[in-house]
Amino acid sequence: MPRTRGRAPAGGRAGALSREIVIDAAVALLDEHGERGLTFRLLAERLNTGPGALYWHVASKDELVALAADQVLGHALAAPVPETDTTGAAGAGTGLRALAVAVFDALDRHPWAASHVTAPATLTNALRLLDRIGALVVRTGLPAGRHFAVSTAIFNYVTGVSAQIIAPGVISGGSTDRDAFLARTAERWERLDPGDYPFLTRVTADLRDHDDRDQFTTGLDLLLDGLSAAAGPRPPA
Amino acid sequence: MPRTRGRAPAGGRAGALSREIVIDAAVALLDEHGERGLTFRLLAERLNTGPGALYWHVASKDELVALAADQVLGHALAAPVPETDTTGAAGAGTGLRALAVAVFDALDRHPWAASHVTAPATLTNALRLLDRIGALVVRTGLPAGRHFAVSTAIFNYVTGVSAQIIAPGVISGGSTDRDAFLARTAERWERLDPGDYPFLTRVTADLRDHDDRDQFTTGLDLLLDGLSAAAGPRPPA
DNA sequence: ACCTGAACACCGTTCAAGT
DNA sequence: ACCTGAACACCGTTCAAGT
Repeated sequence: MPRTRGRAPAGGRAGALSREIVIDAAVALLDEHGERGLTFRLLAERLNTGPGALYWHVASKDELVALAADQVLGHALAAPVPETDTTGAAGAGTGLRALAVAVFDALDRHPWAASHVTAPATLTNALRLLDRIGALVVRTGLPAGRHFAVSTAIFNYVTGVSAQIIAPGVISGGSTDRDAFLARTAERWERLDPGDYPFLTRVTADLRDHDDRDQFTTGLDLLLDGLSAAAGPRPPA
Repeated sequence: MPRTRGRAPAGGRAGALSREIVIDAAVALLDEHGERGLTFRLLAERLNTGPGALYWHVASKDELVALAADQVLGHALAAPVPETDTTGAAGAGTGLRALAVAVFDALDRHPWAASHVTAPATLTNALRLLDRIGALVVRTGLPAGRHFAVSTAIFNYVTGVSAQIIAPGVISGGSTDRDAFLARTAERWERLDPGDYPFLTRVTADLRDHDDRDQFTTGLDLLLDGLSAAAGPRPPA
């Protein structure tokens, strides 16, 4: 893990490399071509150097992709926290929801990243995300003994379900690709035997029309409802 | 997609290939060496053939891994459904929980598989899983307009969170690896600045001691609690 | 300390040729 | 219809050598 001293020497072309520069370039390449399109040779070419040079800044391609994904997570955490009276137990719930949605949106803009945010958190921004979730869960009034389990559950939901929802369009984004994929899948469901798949054959229209973001919040709200019930079991008026 | 006619010719050695044989061998190899250890050359060698032969049965490595993962999912669905008075709304909840846990356990035994069960479902057993979830959600008494969204939310939780929890030990299983990984991560958390990470630095012991399966059920129960609250909003006695 | 670039040890995939 | 096996077009990674 090299430190980066001063500035890059001069203009843009043949500047000194640094860990950040390599990661930034990787994110750009990942956005353009997806995970398979990221190649050390191509990345080196972009940075006017050879493949070997990159290995002084990152240990492997796995590490580089993980670092790039963590940088994307950072986008979500950098967004200003909406300060809507976020005090007390109720505020904790809305804070958790806003944070979760911000993460989903950030990952949605960089589909390759979602599946590389790992649990338990080890990289800077993943750590910060879990810590922020934890701080909100504490405010919820839940017994201390459950803080870790519940915070991790929310972290796992956010990262795991985002990865699940965002994944398929991996190869070169565009909502058109996604729509086409859903339409194709819906057709597949329509051709199934209603005897074997009584439920699926009845909901093909829902699949075709559904919105990914709504899908994410549906489960999230269920989970947060369960949480608020556990935190303060007073029935709704 | 070739059909498979009669039996394999004779003993074991140089039998005819079939799609199932290729997938079975892939699962075995995946269990032994993980996703990176699965190679068409190695797989072909095991099957006493050349790499090219495999391409008559599967279109690509991606397809093969997806098919192998779907076969693992099948293990979970083949398990006998515990018929514990599973009628009515309450029964639906316990049925969903049992199904979800069965899937988690199956994936836990084949860690490479978890991240390859995709949403929306396209392969046989993933389709069956979602259909089963859907049938249980219907019994929940939820309005029909929400059946699809809620069923998918549960499917996404089960597959996405399982992938998130199971993933790290990818390279050659063994709970020892997993424990060592958790211990190493806990140490990392301990070295963090409590000023920057007030929550994480307080829960390192929980990370070290936690059980993956409990972690899975914690979020699952939260979600199912939210579901039962939405289905029949009568407060607990 | 940091970069170069050739070389190593692989990959997935294709395809003419066989049976 | 199904299999063979050589060949193509790549990969990630290493490392002696440079500055």
